Amino acid sequence: MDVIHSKLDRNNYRLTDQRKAILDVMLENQGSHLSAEEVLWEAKKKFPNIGIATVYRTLEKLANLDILHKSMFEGNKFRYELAEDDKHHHHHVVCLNCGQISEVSGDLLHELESKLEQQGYKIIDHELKFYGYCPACK
Amino acid sequence: MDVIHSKLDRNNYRLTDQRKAILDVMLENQGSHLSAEEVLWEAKKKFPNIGIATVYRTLEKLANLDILHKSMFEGNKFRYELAEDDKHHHHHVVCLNCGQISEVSGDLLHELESKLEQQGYKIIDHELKFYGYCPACK
DNA sequence: TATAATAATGATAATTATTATCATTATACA
DNA sequence: TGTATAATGATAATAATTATCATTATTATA
Repeated sequence: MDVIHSKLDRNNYRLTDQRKAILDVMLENQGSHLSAEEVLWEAKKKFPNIGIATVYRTLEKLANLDILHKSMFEGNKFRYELAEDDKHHHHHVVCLNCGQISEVSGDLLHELESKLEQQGYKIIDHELKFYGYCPACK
Repeated sequence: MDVIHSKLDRNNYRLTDQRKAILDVMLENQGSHLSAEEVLWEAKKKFPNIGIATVYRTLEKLANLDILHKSMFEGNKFRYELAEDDKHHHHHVVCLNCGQISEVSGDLLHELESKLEQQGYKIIDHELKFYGYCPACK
């Protein structure tokens, strides 16, 4: 939480009540992947007349600061989750049937895959993306 | 190409001129990731009054048959590329600066990462998703 | 402290990608 | 040939996200 505060400070972002409400929602829902609308309804419990625009703006800002991680699994909408400190790895298992998203950790692709199968998953496919800069842009 | 035809036959999909145009576009653009709109404009060169709805319907069908791979990198829109035969692995490098998407092949996460760095990339982040069925649904 | 400059907000309009609808056309098949 | 069905194109509808803008809150400064 201190890390978050200092990141906000460093970037001259005011910690308004609305932003505090959104951060609290994310902190209370570690591990789950919330859509902007879901965040809105949860945040409304803490700050009833918060607007959807503020939610979008705040989520975007927090994602840019690596406080949140933004990803898309299905359904044409982005989902946000609290990023683990300094971890830039996001390994997920998405169930094609129920849509449940679980976290995975580990290093080797096949090692991971067989570990998951040992845990009872049936792996059909996987997707790996690297983000960075290409030689021309670096 | 025969593989594609037999897949379509097997599922009772007619190979109309419009679908042929779309498939040709995808075959001519192997390795690049086209949005539905980009496919539309390319397909119009071959079949001028093809409609956007047909493009969306066809891309969706072809993706369901694993003829195309559907993915999203940024910009809130899906992109499609020809799937390599029976390969269910999609490794991409997305340049955060120019948006260029390149293919990667290999097995080990860190091995890949260091190989990419050797090739001149600067890797900031990566994302790995497994698709399958969880123990409860399997 | 008073005031000016700036940041943040909420309401809502605008945009954009995608999906649904529906009348028309093309195709397969009896 | 006639009939059932599939596919299409135009376009309306939907849904997520972004932009606009007047208002409010906060900070900096005189």
